[in-house]
Amino acid sequence: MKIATYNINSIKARCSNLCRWLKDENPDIVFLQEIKCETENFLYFECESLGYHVAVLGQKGYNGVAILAKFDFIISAKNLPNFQEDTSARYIEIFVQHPISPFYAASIYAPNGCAPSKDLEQIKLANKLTWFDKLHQHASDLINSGFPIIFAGDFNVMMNTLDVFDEERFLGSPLYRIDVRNKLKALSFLGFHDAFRLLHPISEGYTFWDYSANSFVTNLGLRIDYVFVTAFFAERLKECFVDKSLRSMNKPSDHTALIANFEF
DNA sequence: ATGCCGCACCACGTGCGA
Repeated sequence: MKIATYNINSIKARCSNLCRWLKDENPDIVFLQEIKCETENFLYFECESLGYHVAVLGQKGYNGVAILAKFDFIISAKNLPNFQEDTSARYIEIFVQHPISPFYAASIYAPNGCAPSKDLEQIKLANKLTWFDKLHQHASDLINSGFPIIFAGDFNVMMNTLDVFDEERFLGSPLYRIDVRNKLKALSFLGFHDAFRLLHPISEGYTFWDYSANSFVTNLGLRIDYVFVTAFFAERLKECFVDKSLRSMNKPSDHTALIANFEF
Protein backbone atom coordinates (compact mmCIF):
# COMPACT_ATOMS: atom_id res chain seq x y z
CA MET A 1 0.00 0.00 0.00
CA LYS A 2 1.45 3.27 -1.15
CA ILE A 3 0.46 6.51 0.59
CA ALA A 4 1.50 10.13 0.15
CA THR A 5 1.03 13.41 2.00
CA TYR A 6 1.17 16.70 0.10
CA ASN A 7 0.50 20.29 1.10
CA ILE A 8 -0.82 21.39 -2.28
CA ASN A 9 -1.24 25.15 -1.59
CA SER A 10 -4.50 25.48 -3.56
CA ILE A 11 -6.02 22.49 -5.35
CA LYS A 12 -7.24 24.69 -8.20
CA ALA A 13 -3.83 26.18 -8.95
CA ARG A 14 -2.31 22.68 -8.84
CA CYS A 15 -4.89 20.71 -10.82
CA SER A 16 -2.71 19.70 -13.78
CA ASN A 17 0.37 19.02 -11.62
CA LEU A 18 -1.68 16.85 -9.28
CA CYS A 19 -3.35 14.82 -12.05
CA ARG A 20 -0.06 14.19 -13.83
CA TRP A 21 1.57 13.08 -10.59
CA LEU A 22 -1.36 10.83 -9.60
CA LYS A 23 -1.13 9.06 -12.96
CA ASP A 24 2.64 8.60 -12.60
CA GLU A 25 2.75 7.54 -8.96
CA ASN A 26 -0.67 5.92 -8.56
CA PRO A 27 -0.72 6.07 -4.75
CA ASP A 28 -3.48 4.19 -2.88
CA ILE A 29 -4.11 7.04 -0.45
CA VAL A 30 -3.24 10.74 -0.77
CA PHE A 31 -3.49 13.16 2.15
CA LEU A 32 -3.85 16.76 0.98
CA GLN A 33 -3.55 20.00 2.95
CA GLU A 34 -4.20 23.67 2.14
CA ILE A 35 -6.63 22.87 -0.64
CA LYS A 36 -7.88 26.47 -0.20
CA CYS A 37 -11.36 25.84 -1.57
CA GLU A 38 -14.81 25.21 -0.22
CA THR A 39 -15.91 21.58 0.05
CA GLU A 40 -18.27 21.82 -2.94
CA ASN A 41 -15.55 23.27 -5.20
CA PHE A 42 -13.09 20.37 -4.84
CA LEU A 43 -11.84 18.63 -8.02
CA TYR A 44 -14.18 15.66 -7.56
CA PHE A 45 -14.45 14.81 -11.24
CA GLU A 46 -10.70 14.76 -11.86
CA CYS A 47 -9.92 12.67 -8.76
CA GLU A 48 -12.83 10.24 -9.20
CA SER A 49 -11.89 9.76 -12.86
CA LEU A 50 -8.50 8.52 -11.64
CA GLY A 51 -10.18 5.93 -9.40
CA TYR A 52 -10.29 7.72 -6.06
CA HIS A 53 -12.97 8.05 -3.43
CA VAL A 54 -12.77 11.52 -1.97
CA ALA A 55 -13.19 12.98 1.53
CA VAL A 56 -13.07 16.77 1.77
CA LEU A 57 -13.21 19.34 4.54
CA GLY A 58 -12.94 22.66 2.74
CA GLN A 59 -12.91 26.31 3.74
CA LYS A 60 -13.09 29.50 1.73
CA GLY A 61 -9.69 30.93 0.87
CA TYR A 62 -7.54 29.20 3.47
CA ASN A 63 -6.68 25.84 5.00
CA GLY A 64 -8.77 22.85 3.92
CA VAL A 65 -7.84 19.16 3.99
CA ALA A 66 -8.80 16.16 1.89
CA ILE A 67 -8.12 12.45 1.45
CA LEU A 68 -8.11 10.54 -1.84
CA ALA A 69 -8.31 6.77 -1.46
CA LYS A 70 -8.69 3.77 -3.75
CA PHE A 71 -10.41 1.98 -0.85
CA ASP A 72 -13.97 2.31 0.37
CA PHE A 73 -14.16 4.24 3.61
CA ILE A 74 -16.43 6.11 5.95
CA ILE A 75 -15.59 9.63 7.12
CA SER A 76 -15.10 9.21 10.87
CA ALA A 77 -14.33 12.86 11.73
CA LYS A 78 -14.39 16.34 10.25
CA ASN A 79 -12.34 18.66 12.47
CA LEU A 80 -11.09 17.30 15.78
CA PRO A 81 -14.11 15.75 17.56
CA ASN A 82 -12.99 17.26 20.88
CA PHE A 83 -12.39 20.72 19.38
CA GLN A 84 -15.49 21.49 17.33
CA GLU A 85 -15.38 25.16 18.36
CA ASP A 86 -12.31 25.49 16.13
CA THR A 87 -13.72 26.54 12.77
CA SER A 88 -10.53 26.21 10.69
CA ALA A 89 -10.52 23.20 8.36
CA ARG A 90 -7.45 21.31 9.55
CA TYR A 91 -8.44 17.70 10.21
CA ILE A 92 -10.31 15.02 8.32
CA GLU A 93 -10.29 11.37 9.28
CA ILE A 94 -11.51 8.22 7.54
CA PHE A 95 -12.02 4.64 8.67
CA VAL A 96 -10.96 2.12 6.02
CA GLN A 97 -12.45 -1.39 6.07
CA HIS A 98 -9.29 -2.98 4.72
CA PRO A 99 -9.52 -6.81 4.36
CA ILE A 100 -6.22 -7.40 6.20
CA SER A 101 -6.88 -4.90 8.98
CA PRO A 102 -9.30 -1.99 9.22
CA PHE A 103 -7.53 1.27 10.12
CA TYR A 104 -7.95 4.99 10.76
CA ALA A 105 -6.24 7.57 8.54
CA ALA A 106 -6.25 11.35 8.95
CA SER A 107 -5.09 14.31 6.88
CA ILE A 108 -3.73 16.97 9.20
CA TYR A 109 -2.85 20.65 8.75
CA ALA A 110 -1.55 22.07 12.02
CA PRO A 111 -1.63 25.84 12.67
CA ASN A 112 1.60 27.60 11.74
CA GLY A 113 1.62 30.36 14.32
CA CYS A 114 3.11 33.67 13.20
CA ALA A 115 6.50 35.30 13.16
CA PRO A 116 7.94 36.61 16.43
CA SER A 117 7.38 40.34 17.02
CA LYS A 118 4.10 40.43 15.13
CA ASP A 119 1.07 41.59 17.12
CA LEU A 120 -0.74 38.28 16.89
CA GLU A 121 2.23 36.19 17.93
CA GLN A 122 1.05 35.29 21.43
CA ILE A 123 -2.53 34.54 20.41
CA LYS A 124 -1.51 32.40 17.45
CA LEU A 125 1.14 30.57 19.42
CA ALA A 126 -1.35 29.78 22.19
CA ASN A 127 -3.80 28.54 19.58
CA LYS A 128 -1.14 26.31 18.05
CA LEU A 129 -0.22 24.77 21.41
CA THR A 130 -3.90 24.22 22.28
CA TRP A 131 -4.51 22.65 18.88
CA PHE A 132 -1.71 20.16 19.47
CA ASP A 133 -3.12 19.34 22.91
CA LYS A 134 -6.51 18.58 21.34
CA LEU A 135 -4.84 16.48 18.64
CA HIS A 136 -2.99 14.58 21.35
CA GLN A 137 -6.20 13.84 23.27
CA HIS A 138 -7.95 12.65 20.15
CA ALA A 139 -4.94 10.56 19.11
CA SER A 140 -5.06 8.90 22.52
CA ASP A 141 -8.75 8.07 22.01
CA LEU A 142 -7.98 6.54 18.61
CA ILE A 143 -5.13 4.47 20.05
CA ASN A 144 -7.56 3.08 22.63
CA SER A 145 -9.78 1.84 19.80
CA GLY A 146 -7.07 -0.69 19.03
CA PHE A 147 -7.08 -0.06 15.27
CA PRO A 148 -3.91 0.89 13.38
CA ILE A 149 -3.60 4.62 12.64
CA ILE A 150 -2.00 6.83 10.00
CA PHE A 151 -1.58 10.54 10.79
CA ALA A 152 -0.22 12.28 7.71
CA GLY A 153 0.13 15.94 6.95
CA ASP A 154 1.74 19.30 7.43
CA PHE A 155 2.48 19.61 11.15
CA ASN A 156 4.28 22.95 10.84
CA VAL A 157 7.03 21.82 13.20
CA MET A 158 10.64 20.85 12.64
CA MET A 159 11.21 18.22 15.28
CA ASN A 160 15.00 18.19 15.40
CA THR A 161 18.11 20.04 14.23
CA LEU A 162 18.36 17.70 11.24
CA ASP A 163 15.01 18.98 9.98
CA VAL A 164 16.04 22.62 9.39
CA PHE A 165 18.59 24.18 7.04
CA ASP A 166 19.70 26.81 9.55
CA GLU A 167 18.78 26.13 13.15
CA GLU A 168 19.96 29.54 14.44
CA ARG A 169 17.51 31.33 12.19
CA PHE A 170 14.52 29.45 13.57
CA LEU A 171 15.25 29.30 17.31
CA GLY A 172 12.39 31.70 18.23
CA SER A 173 10.09 30.56 15.45
CA PRO A 174 6.70 28.94 16.11
CA LEU A 175 7.93 26.17 13.81
CA TYR A 176 10.86 25.35 16.03
CA ARG A 177 10.32 26.70 19.57
CA ILE A 178 11.04 24.01 22.10
CA ASP A 179 7.47 24.07 23.51
CA VAL A 180 6.05 23.44 20.04
CA ARG A 181 8.56 20.70 19.23
CA ASN A 182 7.69 19.03 22.52
CA LYS A 183 4.03 18.83 21.49
CA LEU A 184 4.95 16.84 18.40
CA LYS A 185 7.35 14.66 20.39
CA ALA A 186 4.55 13.99 22.86
CA LEU A 187 2.56 12.48 20.00
CA SER A 188 5.38 10.03 19.37
CA PHE A 189 5.29 8.98 23.04
CA LEU A 190 1.69 7.82 22.46
CA GLY A 191 3.01 5.27 19.98
CA PHE A 192 3.19 7.19 16.70
CA HIS A 193 6.33 6.53 14.69
CA ASP A 194 7.83 9.08 12.29
CA ALA A 195 7.95 6.92 9.16
CA PHE A 196 10.66 8.91 7.40
CA ARG A 197 12.96 8.90 10.43
CA LEU A 198 12.42 5.16 11.02
CA LEU A 199 14.20 4.45 7.74
CA HIS A 200 16.40 7.57 7.43
CA PRO A 201 17.86 8.45 10.84
CA ILE A 202 20.47 10.90 9.55
CA SER A 203 19.30 12.37 6.24
CA GLU A 204 17.54 15.74 6.06
CA GLY A 205 14.27 14.86 4.32
CA TYR A 206 13.10 18.43 3.66
CA THR A 207 9.52 18.70 2.39
CA PHE A 208 9.19 22.50 2.12
CA TRP A 209 11.22 25.20 0.39
CA ASP A 210 10.18 28.85 0.51
CA TYR A 211 9.17 30.37 -2.84
CA SER A 212 11.54 33.27 -2.35
CA ALA A 213 15.32 33.45 -2.46
CA ASN A 214 15.68 30.51 -4.83
CA SER A 215 15.49 28.25 -1.78
CA PHE A 216 14.63 25.06 -3.64
CA VAL A 217 17.71 25.26 -5.85
CA THR A 218 19.96 26.10 -2.93
CA ASN A 219 18.15 23.57 -0.71
CA LEU A 220 17.17 25.96 2.08
CA GLY A 221 14.49 23.54 3.18
CA LEU A 222 12.47 22.44 6.19
CA ARG A 223 11.01 19.06 7.17
CA ILE A 224 7.53 19.96 8.38
CA ASP A 225 5.43 17.28 6.66
CA TYR A 226 5.25 13.89 8.30
CA VAL A 227 3.71 10.44 8.10
CA PHE A 228 3.12 9.14 11.62
CA VAL A 229 2.00 5.53 12.02
CA THR A 230 1.27 3.17 14.88
CA ALA A 231 3.02 -0.17 15.33
CA PHE A 232 1.03 -2.18 12.76
CA PHE A 233 2.17 0.08 9.93
CA ALA A 234 5.64 0.76 11.37
CA GLU A 235 6.32 -2.97 11.29
CA ARG A 236 5.23 -3.16 7.65
CA LEU A 237 6.97 -0.01 6.39
CA LYS A 238 9.13 -0.81 3.36
CA GLU A 239 10.16 2.62 2.12
CA CYS A 240 9.59 6.28 2.86
CA PHE A 241 11.00 9.12 0.78
CA VAL A 242 10.52 12.71 -0.29
CA ASP A 243 9.33 12.96 -3.89
CA LYS A 244 10.82 16.20 -5.18
CA SER A 245 9.20 15.89 -8.62
CA LEU A 246 6.17 17.96 -7.61
CA ARG A 247 8.38 20.81 -6.35
CA SER A 248 10.26 20.76 -9.66
CA MET A 249 7.17 21.20 -11.88
CA ASN A 250 5.92 24.50 -13.30
CA LYS A 251 3.90 26.53 -10.80
CA PRO A 252 4.67 24.20 -7.88
CA SER A 253 3.37 24.27 -4.33
CA ASP A 254 6.05 25.38 -1.86
CA HIS A 255 5.81 21.85 -0.36
CA THR A 256 6.39 18.53 -2.03
CA ALA A 257 5.07 15.03 -1.37
CA LEU A 258 6.28 12.55 1.23
CA ILE A 259 5.61 8.96 0.11
CA ALA A 260 5.48 5.81 2.22
CA ASN A 261 5.13 2.21 1.11
CA PHE A 262 3.79 -0.62 3.28
CA GLU A 263 3.80 -4.32 2.53
CA PHE A 264 1.09 -6.49 4.02
C1' DA B 1 14.90 36.47 5.30
C1' DT B 2 12.29 41.00 8.81
C1' DG B 3 7.74 36.87 3.29
C1' DC B 4 12.60 38.79 -1.24
C1' DC B 5 6.94 34.76 -3.70
C1' DG B 6 2.42 33.01 -4.56
C1' DC B 7 -2.25 32.05 -3.27
C1' DA B 8 -7.43 33.74 -2.81
C1' DC B 9 -10.74 37.22 -2.74
C1' DC B 10 -17.03 41.37 -2.98
C1' DA B 11 -9.75 41.79 -6.24
C1' DC B 12 -5.78 45.83 -9.59
C1' DG B 13 -4.69 46.10 -3.06
C1' DT B 14 -4.74 43.36 1.10
C1' DG B 15 -4.36 39.27 4.17
C1' DC B 16 -2.16 35.24 4.77
C1' DG B 17 1.25 31.68 4.67
C1' DA B 18 6.16 29.56 7.21
